[in-house]
Amino acid sequence: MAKSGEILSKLTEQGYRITPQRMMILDAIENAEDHISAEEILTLVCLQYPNVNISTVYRTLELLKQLGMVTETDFGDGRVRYHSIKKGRHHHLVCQKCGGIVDMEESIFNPVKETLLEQYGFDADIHHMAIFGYCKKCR
Amino acid sequence: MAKSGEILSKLTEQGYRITPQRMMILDAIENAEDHISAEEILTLVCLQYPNVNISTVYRTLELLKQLGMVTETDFGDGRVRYHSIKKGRHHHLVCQKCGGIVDMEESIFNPVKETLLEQYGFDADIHHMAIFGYCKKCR
DNA sequence: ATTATTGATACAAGGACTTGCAGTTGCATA
DNA sequence: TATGCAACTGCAAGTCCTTGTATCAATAAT
Ligand SMILES: [Zn+2]
Ligand SMILES: [Zn+2]
Ligand SMILES: [Zn+2]
Ligand SMILES: [Zn+2]
Repeated sequence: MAKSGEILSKLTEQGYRITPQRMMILDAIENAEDHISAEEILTLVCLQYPNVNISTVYRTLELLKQLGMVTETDFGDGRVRYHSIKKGRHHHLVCQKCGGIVDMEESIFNPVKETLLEQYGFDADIHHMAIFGYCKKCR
Repeated sequence: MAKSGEILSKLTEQGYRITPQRMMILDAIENAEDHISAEEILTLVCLQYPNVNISTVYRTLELLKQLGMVTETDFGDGRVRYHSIKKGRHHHLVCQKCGGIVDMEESIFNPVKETLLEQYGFDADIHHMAIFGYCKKCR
């Protein structure tokens, strides 16, 4: 399990700078109880330092995604949510009727990933997906 | 293979109306060469009747999605694209480096769908997905 | 130390949808 | 034909996110 320190050194290694904004944003994601939205991150960060802009949040999230530290998922409610890779890998099942969301183990896509590699030579990047459908009691 | 007539009668069956706007929008999607965006649909429709609004296009697309006549896919270029189910079911592999997009057979998710049904009782709605990753020559 | 260079930020404007609403259209019953 | 009702549309405003730009900060070169 990577520590925040590792993430920050990974930034410097690649020529990125460690700024107070980035530290606060990363902190907000890692300490979040649940999957967190950009607006929620901004609110938390602004408690510490009120002049941070939402565009900085989005740009930092883009950076953390590229570095593989954070995943982005659309649960279908009009805003995207973020999750630290440190807090475990998984996917979600989202019921289109009752709105229920349940966790799903990451290994479920292994057969698909293998097939894609064999048949298409494609290295699929399947992380923290939201699969839509109907749950047991709604279908 | 469903004809447009069937789609239109499916609308009336469920209490929806067949309006000129809806007919033109459906026509644009079904006659499109490729996966088409809302803005492109609007442009085509406005050639016939110039006063159609983009919100009508989006509302009609939402309706056609609900009826299972049209799929919506985000290829990661900032706008969502639509595809008529009449023109065949498939998924796509999108390379995050070269941007290449290749078709993929629909059956690839069958093992996942079966597992979800058995283990979670979840009826997954997996249609016209875009899977991101790296293609043979880019990885 | 001083200057150049590059990176990062805040702000504002823009793009892709979505939503609220008032007005219109089409259908049903009388 | 008139009246009521529900579906639909266009318009405008709003939301979420992205992008251009001038300014500011940190590192590198002089
Ligand atoms: Zn999750
Ligand atoms: Zn449900
Ligand atoms: Zn397709
Ligand atoms: Zn490629």
